[in-house]
Amino acid sequence: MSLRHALLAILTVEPMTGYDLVKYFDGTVAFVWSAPHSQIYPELRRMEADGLVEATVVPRGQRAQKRVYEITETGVEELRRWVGELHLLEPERDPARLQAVYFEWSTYALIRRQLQEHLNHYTAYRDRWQRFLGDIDARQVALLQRRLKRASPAQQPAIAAFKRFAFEGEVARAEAEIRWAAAGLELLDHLESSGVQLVGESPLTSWLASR
Amino acid sequence: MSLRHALLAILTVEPMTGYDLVKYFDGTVAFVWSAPHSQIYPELRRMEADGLVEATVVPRGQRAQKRVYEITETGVEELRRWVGELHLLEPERDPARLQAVYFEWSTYALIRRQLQEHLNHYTAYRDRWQRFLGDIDARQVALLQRRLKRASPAQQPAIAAFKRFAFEGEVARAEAEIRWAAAGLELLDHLESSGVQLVGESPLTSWLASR
DNA sequence: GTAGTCATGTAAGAGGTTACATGATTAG
DNA sequence: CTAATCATGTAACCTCTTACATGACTAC
Repeated sequence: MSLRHALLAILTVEPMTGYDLVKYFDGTVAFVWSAPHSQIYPELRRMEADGLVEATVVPRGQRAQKRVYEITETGVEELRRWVGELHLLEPERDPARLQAVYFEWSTYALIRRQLQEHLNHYTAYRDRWQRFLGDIDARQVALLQRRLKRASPAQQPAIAAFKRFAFEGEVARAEAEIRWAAAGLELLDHLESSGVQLVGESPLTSWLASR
Repeated sequence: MSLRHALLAILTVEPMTGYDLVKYFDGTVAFVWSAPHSQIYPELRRMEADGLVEATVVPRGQRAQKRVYEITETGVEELRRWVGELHLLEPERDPARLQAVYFEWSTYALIRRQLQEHLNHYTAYRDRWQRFLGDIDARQVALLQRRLKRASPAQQPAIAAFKRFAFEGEVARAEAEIRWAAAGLELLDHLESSGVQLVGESPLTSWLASR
């Protein structure tokens, strides 16, 4: 139940609406944990029922209202419990890698397209994170600024350092994926120039006949 | 629906029972795609209903029976379609990284335990894959051997090369995680010796008072 | 007025986890 | 005979995706 804890963590900065939380998820948080609004609103209601947050209904203009959520003492306790909890790592389930295991069923052109897309995606991803690391160092991240303002001076270095550390992990992961895709493109060139056939290039009937 | 395609890919080697497929998933396949038997058996039934596989009921001993699944022509077509399909990369959702973003809520001891566990897990993971890469090169992998036997000589190099390539990606990912966790442990030493406090070390009341 | 933003939901369905459940076969 | 292995399911529950749905507020 990490969505719940991501929400709790953001709410330690200040009380906010579900809509605000949706925005943070669509912005920076989505790089480590993404969630659509259809998941966030019901979860906030459940968290309220469980006493982790408290909602205050606030008027908005003439007729409309909004629900501002504030983390409770129970909520902070739950966040502390979760963040100290030992999470066993989850089973791998990576469609891109699974597809790569069986690339021989595809064609050179389609594998190139796939690996190029992989490379582009992780390059954009890495660049975006790297800019974000700069923003952390310059204290230009809105949530972080407000978080630091409420913390005692002796705690401030840790707060920024762990955010940096986590996002450095994402950058490293992206770089590993970039190198992997580039190596794959080289492998393709090598195989193709060596005249190696792919199963996916030959007609289906030839494989069926070989059974 | 990658489970379905992982099953199809394994069934291109030879017809087998659900139990055999479960074993392959618990063995090597689980490193790129894991699935429990409670997911595999119903999926095979659905694939049968969709015409991707055909089951033959075979007697086993005196009274018992087993269902041997064979991939159909439609199944091979579907595998070829899927492996050539462009998969957009999925949203990130990484509990370990999310936890790291909020490590300040924990304690030095608990973070060390978490990062050490991360390091141990990925070290074991990398070692296991690295041995497996050796097995691929030596053609000592049962499924791969049988797969190669059915392929034409011009196709054999690609089949082994792509498996190697995919698992090299897993090794690279594991190594990036090992370096990340090691850097985290160093960061902790540095913060702690600099006298930096964590929010999680101080009593809950002090944080509540600061609001 | 109208477009963009603020704001909050519901619901069907896919995919995955965990637990419960059963029974035959084979090797020692 | 007994333990390990072979073999196959069901079911409740959780999480996440995708689509449908609505309406007020604000700046131009």
